[in-house]
Amino acid sequence: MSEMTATDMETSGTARLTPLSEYEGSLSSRVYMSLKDAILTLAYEPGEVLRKVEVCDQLGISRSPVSEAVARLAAEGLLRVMPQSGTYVAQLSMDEVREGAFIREAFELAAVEYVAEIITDDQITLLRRNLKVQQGLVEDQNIQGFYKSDTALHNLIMGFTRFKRLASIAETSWLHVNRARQLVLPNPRRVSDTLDEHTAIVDALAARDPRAARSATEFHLSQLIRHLEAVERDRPELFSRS
Amino acid sequence: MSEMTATDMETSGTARLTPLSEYEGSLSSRVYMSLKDAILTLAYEPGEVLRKVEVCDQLGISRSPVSEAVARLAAEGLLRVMPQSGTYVAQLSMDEVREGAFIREAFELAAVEYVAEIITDDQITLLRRNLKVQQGLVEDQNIQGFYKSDTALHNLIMGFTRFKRLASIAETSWLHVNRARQLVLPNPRRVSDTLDEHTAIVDALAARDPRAARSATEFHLSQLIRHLEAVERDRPELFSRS
DNA sequence: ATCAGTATACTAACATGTTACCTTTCGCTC
DNA sequence: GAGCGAAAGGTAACATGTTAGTATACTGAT
Repeated sequence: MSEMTATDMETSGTARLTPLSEYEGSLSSRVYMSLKDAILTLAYEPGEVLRKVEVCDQLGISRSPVSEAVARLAAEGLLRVMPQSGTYVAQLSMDEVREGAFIREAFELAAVEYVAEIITDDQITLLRRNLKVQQGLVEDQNIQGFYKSDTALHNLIMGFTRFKRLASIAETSWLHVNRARQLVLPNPRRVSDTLDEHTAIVDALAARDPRAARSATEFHLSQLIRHLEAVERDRPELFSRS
Repeated sequence: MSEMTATDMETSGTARLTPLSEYEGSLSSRVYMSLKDAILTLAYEPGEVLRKVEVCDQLGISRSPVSEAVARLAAEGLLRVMPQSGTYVAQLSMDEVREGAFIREAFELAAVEYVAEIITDDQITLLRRNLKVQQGLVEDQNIQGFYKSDTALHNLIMGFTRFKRLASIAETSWLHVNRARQLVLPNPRRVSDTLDEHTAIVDALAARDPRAARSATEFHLSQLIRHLEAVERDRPELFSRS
């Protein structure tokens, strides 16, 4: 078998983790965020082994905070821990993606229906402002920015429920969908369609019409899922067989 | 101030945790389950400090598995960790209860609607069998058993979605609701009404009618929430002010 | 008595040492 | 050469030692 040179070993393990100084909070939560970013951007490849000691060395810390971070990521399904054996980066799984989408849909439909009944004028203004930003980003073809603004819109609506845990669970469920989404080229047509769908949702909320808000959201998410299933068809090799 | 005798200190800390031998799995997950049971049954009182070392001593283990269990419980909102200071059992909070109910409702409605479309004859048989058991328990006035069977029915339906995470998130969200429910006396009338509501849900699923299943579930959960709000009215002192 | 400052005791967070289990490999047998 | 079993290496899990931050109790001055 081919042997690794010392140089290979050094380079292969470096610079994949964002330095902890970029984040704030306790050591273990910073490790968590750094690892999570690396996994979601596919800097750690699906299926790859995760060596705790390597992470410790690279970050210059001990095993305790790394273990805690790993435990959290395993609970979210981004890592798979084999007891007494090893830790692996989770494979992409269309099952996980579908489940994430299902949960997200359940939350978002319930949230939007509820929010339509309690939304304030100020909150409607916030939504319209977000849409304006999105419009600008579409015109500038700034797709990266558009995704961010997209996420912000959904979080805004979730936040209006004033439920604290809701948004965080939705985000966790959505992780697997987003990781898969890294693999598809952004499509300008889809982006502008998305803006239209967002506008429809906001209009329904502004009209304080729960049923319209629900069906607009339903349509929006169905388009998204249709899109993701296309990814599975195009790149089946990236997913673990179910 | 009144001083505690040595005897007081000993007895106050004992026998509140179920021995780890009752559970299986890794040490830390057994600690997690033992602590969780104690919190949910209110053996650990809301607001009380949780002394890790006390837990370690009582279970005869070291701090590592306890710390991991505490972290998980804190993530679920059953414990509150004050960094470098102390860990406290979470107060009952009607906000948490409402959020838990909201999430549960979102999940259950989505699940039941989905399951109505894919349910098999075997699965319908399982549901009917569960109903039969419930009927027997109602007749025997076995309310404890009825609650268990109730939970089993909901889990059964969740399981039919074949989504793995769904049931576990729903259960976690439901924890706060259940903890509050410990405080209300079981009402025989409500129990038999519940059975009727369950029957309506199962009938709708058996008829493979998503909309009927949805509205039957909606009604069932609305009754439950109405009931919980009555608890808040009757025993407001048990909840942390929002 | 009240308040400021300080010392102390306690805790979670972090570091490090140890154990037990799993996996793979290597040598032995047939 | 194929199949099996022992042994070694590597890992997560667990135990224990250390650090640093927080809250409380104490001291002394006003």
